[in-house]
Amino acid sequence: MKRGPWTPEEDEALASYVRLEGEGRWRTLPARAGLRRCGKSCRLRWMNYLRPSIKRGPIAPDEEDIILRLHRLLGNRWSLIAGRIPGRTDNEIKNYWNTHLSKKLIGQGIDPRTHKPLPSPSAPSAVAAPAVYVIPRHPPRPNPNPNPNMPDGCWTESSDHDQLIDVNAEAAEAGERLEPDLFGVSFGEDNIFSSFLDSLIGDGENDHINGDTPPDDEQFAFVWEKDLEAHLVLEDNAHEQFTGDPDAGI
DNA sequence: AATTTTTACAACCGCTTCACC
DNA sequence: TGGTGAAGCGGTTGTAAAAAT
Repeated sequence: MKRGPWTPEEDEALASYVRLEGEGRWRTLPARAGLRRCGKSCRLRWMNYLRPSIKRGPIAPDEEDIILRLHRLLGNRWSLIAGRIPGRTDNEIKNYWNTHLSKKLIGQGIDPRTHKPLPSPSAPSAVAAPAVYVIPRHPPRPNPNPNPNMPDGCWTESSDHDQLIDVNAEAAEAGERLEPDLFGVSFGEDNIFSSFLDSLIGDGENDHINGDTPPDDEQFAFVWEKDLEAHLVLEDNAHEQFTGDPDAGI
């Protein structure tokens, strides 16, 4: 069984076989394709390198922005994040995060795991953030009857984004003190994104991610897209509110 | 120019989830 | 309901290239 970097000949053998026979049955694929690799290695090579839909080249600034935002929402859920960036693989996103973005955030005094300011006695940003944040109690809910003509199709008629809460007040009730959060979001057990994340990952309906959207799930995918877009807008608004800078990046 | 160190990313490993029986 | 195999996921490692010494 061969290991290590793939040769162009192996790539060609794998790619032509998958093009002919389709993906799947990875365990038996190497024998059928005449490769001395394990099925797992073949699958990984196809998924991360050979698939025609994979985008080559450096990560663009807008892609980087999405990665940062989604990582703040989702954490190290690389496949979910990659599912939002066409042509990029979870491995690529993960590598880019570990080699570029985490260092970039640290350089900005931000903890890449929590997206909160790193503890530093001389870091004014950690104390400049307001003690009370206003965030929506509920994330946007998918509209059961989305109207494609409405740009805000993910919101229910009685929109939840007007329902605001005082995070510290709730934390005080729970007997805890929230740390100032530069971006106005908190990842507690009952945070604002919990049900939203459930909608992403909790019921197995996230198969549309990574391009697996079945045709009859298009409506769900549409709602999901709008849902996330609305969240990103909310984040921008919240961030602007805390910093006073509408153009401030993450 | 030679050597060492750092960086970037491809590939691997172990675990979990899911589907099927 | 438990067993099994396939596939997916995220953390980690290996290695080639680039940068630094």
